[in-house]
Amino acid sequence: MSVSVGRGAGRPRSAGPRSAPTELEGCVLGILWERGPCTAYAVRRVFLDSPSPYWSGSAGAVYPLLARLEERGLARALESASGRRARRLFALTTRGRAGLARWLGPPLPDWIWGVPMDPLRTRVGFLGAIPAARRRRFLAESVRQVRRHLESSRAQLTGACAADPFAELVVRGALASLEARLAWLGDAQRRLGRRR
Amino acid sequence: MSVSVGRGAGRPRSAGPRSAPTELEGCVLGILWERGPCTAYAVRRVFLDSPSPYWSGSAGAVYPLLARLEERGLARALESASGRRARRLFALTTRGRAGLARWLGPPLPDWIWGVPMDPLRTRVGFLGAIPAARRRRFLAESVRQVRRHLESSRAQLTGACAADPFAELVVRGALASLEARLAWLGDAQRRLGRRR
DNA sequence: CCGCTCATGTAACTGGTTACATGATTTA
DNA sequence: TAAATCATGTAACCAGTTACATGAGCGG
Repeated sequence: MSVSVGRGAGRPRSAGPRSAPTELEGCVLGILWERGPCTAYAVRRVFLDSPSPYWSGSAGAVYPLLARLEERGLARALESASGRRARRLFALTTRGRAGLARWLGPPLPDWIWGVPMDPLRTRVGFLGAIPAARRRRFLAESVRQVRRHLESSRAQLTGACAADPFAELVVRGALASLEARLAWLGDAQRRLGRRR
Repeated sequence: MSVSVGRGAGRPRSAGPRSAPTELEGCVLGILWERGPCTAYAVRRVFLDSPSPYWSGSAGAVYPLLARLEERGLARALESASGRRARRLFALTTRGRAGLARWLGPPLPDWIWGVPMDPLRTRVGFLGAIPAARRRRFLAESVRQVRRHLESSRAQLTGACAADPFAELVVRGALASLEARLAWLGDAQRRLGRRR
């Protein structure tokens, strides 16, 4: 039964100031850089308002994260009073700037360049488990929904982001990935036989 | 200081047998379906051998997950002896089959259809934080690395997967997403000015 | 006999999540 | 003045991760 006699294990991992930032941390460094000093709440708002669902912008993620950045010396908190009310503005330090640049790379770990994860693609691999009719429903519904997201991304492109060329590129990237997905779904429909 | 008087919170979430499976759980259900009864180690191998980096196939993930599936009645363990050695073969139950079908959808939660997360794209949004020369290096390196992954995916396509049309579609999907990324990176290079 | 793969786990930790509590300020 | 938003957190939980421990069976 594998009694595990010894004193147990667990990785050290240490979270030392030298360890590479997570994706969310890098992202927050970027936000601090482009917005300048702002409150944790403002950082949350960026995620809350963005249509991307990868991060919720939950307080439970953002507040501890900012505290982490502070104790690693990547950000510092300026106690600022707006009116009577105290607010903590987080600003990027020089080390924070450097950390952002390092996170941006190169060099970058290899998984960054690899095929991004796609929940739709994973599912298609197991489509053999459901009858052909349901398979067709799956693909048809996917086409419809992806198309819907595509349209809302296109609306974003024509919007405000034309100001910042990098923000525009991000939207274009999202667009490109959705278009590729749509084309691939169409291909799947043809290959699996749209009718019958 | 927000003392949080009450008896604390935390979501119930409950992990009841009715709750939707995670992506990894759905994936494992799929593996159990397509391979038939197999050991936890065999399930791990699938992730270990696959080039996708989203899941490590670590024992610490797979063994508890299979135990979870078992206690939810989605899989059952067959005690089997190969030679003198005892092995636990996990097999999909009828409920497991149904769970797989439900995970495959439709219906599916909306985030499934949305823009998949891309660590490269996130970084491009903050490329303004580094000097133009480094920006070009970033893009050139990205093109090189993505191209490399593209080639290895193409090699996979010509390989064994031609047997299963769904596995082939998965590879084609990966290919499509890498090609779209590459084209987008080229576009980025043009827009940001390849030279100067 | 050595080392490799097969095989089964466990322990510590981590970076997220939801859900709550609290209160000031602004706006309808 | 009621409701929304701004603002700051905490507690419980969860599904992963790395790293270890253990041992059978097999090919050289």
